[in-house]
Amino acid sequence: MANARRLARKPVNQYHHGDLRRALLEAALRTIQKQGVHALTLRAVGDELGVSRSALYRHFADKSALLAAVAREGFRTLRRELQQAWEHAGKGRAGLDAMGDAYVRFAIAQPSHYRVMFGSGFEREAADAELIEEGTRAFLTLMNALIEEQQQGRVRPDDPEQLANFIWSLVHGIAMLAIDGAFRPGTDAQALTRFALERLRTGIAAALA
Amino acid sequence: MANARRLARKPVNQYHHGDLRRALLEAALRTIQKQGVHALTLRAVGDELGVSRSALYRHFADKSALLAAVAREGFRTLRRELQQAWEHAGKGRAGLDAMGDAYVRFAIAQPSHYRVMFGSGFEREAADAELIEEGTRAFLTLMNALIEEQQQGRVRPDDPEQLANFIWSLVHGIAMLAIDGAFRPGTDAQALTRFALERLRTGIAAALA
DNA sequence: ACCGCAATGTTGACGGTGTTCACATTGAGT
DNA sequence: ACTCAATGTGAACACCGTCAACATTGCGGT
Repeated sequence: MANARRLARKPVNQYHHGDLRRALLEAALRTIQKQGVHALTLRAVGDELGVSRSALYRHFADKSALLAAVAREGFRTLRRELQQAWEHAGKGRAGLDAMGDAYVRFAIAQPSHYRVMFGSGFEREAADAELIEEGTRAFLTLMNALIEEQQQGRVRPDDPEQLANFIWSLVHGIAMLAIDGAFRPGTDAQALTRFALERLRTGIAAALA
Repeated sequence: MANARRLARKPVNQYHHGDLRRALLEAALRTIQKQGVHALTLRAVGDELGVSRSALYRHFADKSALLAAVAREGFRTLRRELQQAWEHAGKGRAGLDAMGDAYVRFAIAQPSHYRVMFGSGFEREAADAELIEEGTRAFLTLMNALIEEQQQGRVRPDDPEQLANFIWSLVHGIAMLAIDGAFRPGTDAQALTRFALERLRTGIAAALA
């Protein structure tokens, strides 16, 4: 038998699992998305895989490390979606809009996962280098797009990192407040995103008199 | 003896406390600010006040409710600081800048408290009406300032609520990312705030050619 | 083909947590 | 002075993360 990977449950009467680490990750993510971070218990994820509750400790240092890995996975797919939005929209002004929209859409589509990605749940000290690097790569996707736009003369030649921090803060703020239900009832986060991206370009000041 | 309020520890050999609810709130806030939300345990706060660990349940439905009350208190002081910044700076453009600066400063000065204010730790369903109202009042402080500026012709006559949502998202995003240590090392959150508020006014687009 | 060993999974236990329930103590109003 | 609702107590429960001792397995060297 060539393929030995078993991503689903552990077959009965089988001591070793095959790729338990990945299975744990996926099960954890599933639970988080379906029931929130607070519902994630090591015993539950173990049971779901037909595995002991402490088997996890052979693959992750502790619960924090598991959450950090889930977060890292989140940044990976977020980066891919940002990059794809940017390129699929043909870069340029439409590309930036598409990125902003994709960012907020990602957060709203998987609120619990997004929340895990930003500190809630595990200590920042436990943030392994891999997590930091993956987050940085997602950030650089935005920053590089801005640099391209600057070279095309469409964006002010400010420090691109500061510019990227600025925009990242904006979409992150919208995403977080939308997820937390902090906006007044009836607020449409997608519409707000579009509005914000437009105001972002031209500013909020009244036309010069 | 006229004044019967006892905000500090419970006097020994005294069954009733006097104002345990407020004392619990202050003790909880103290612990949160000093050691973070994760360190807040009902037993510890009880011990600190020389009171049984389950006495809390006479004043709060559960731990979530206690955190919600702490959050509510946070929104109260945040609103006051925003209002004060706005007025002390003489309103106008300087007033808006002062508000933005005060907002981020508040979050950075008391990161754990600020985090409690935004969902992390208690269920949003447990958000009593009082918490929502206090949050709304803080939001309205910003929105009313924007309306004033619109009337003075200094801010675009867009829907003020959407405008306020936009700005709130921006400062909230900066605050959250700064608190979580998500910015690249060496990033100065205050400087970023000033930059963001300036770009907010004029936009990021390059000058029209 | 065997064997030893490192890797992987299991079981039982421990301390800590939020929460509940029956009970104890008090103060305020009649 | 008496009652009763309000407030505080103590023991108990279920659950959780974590660990240490043990069981089982697959793999590399001979």
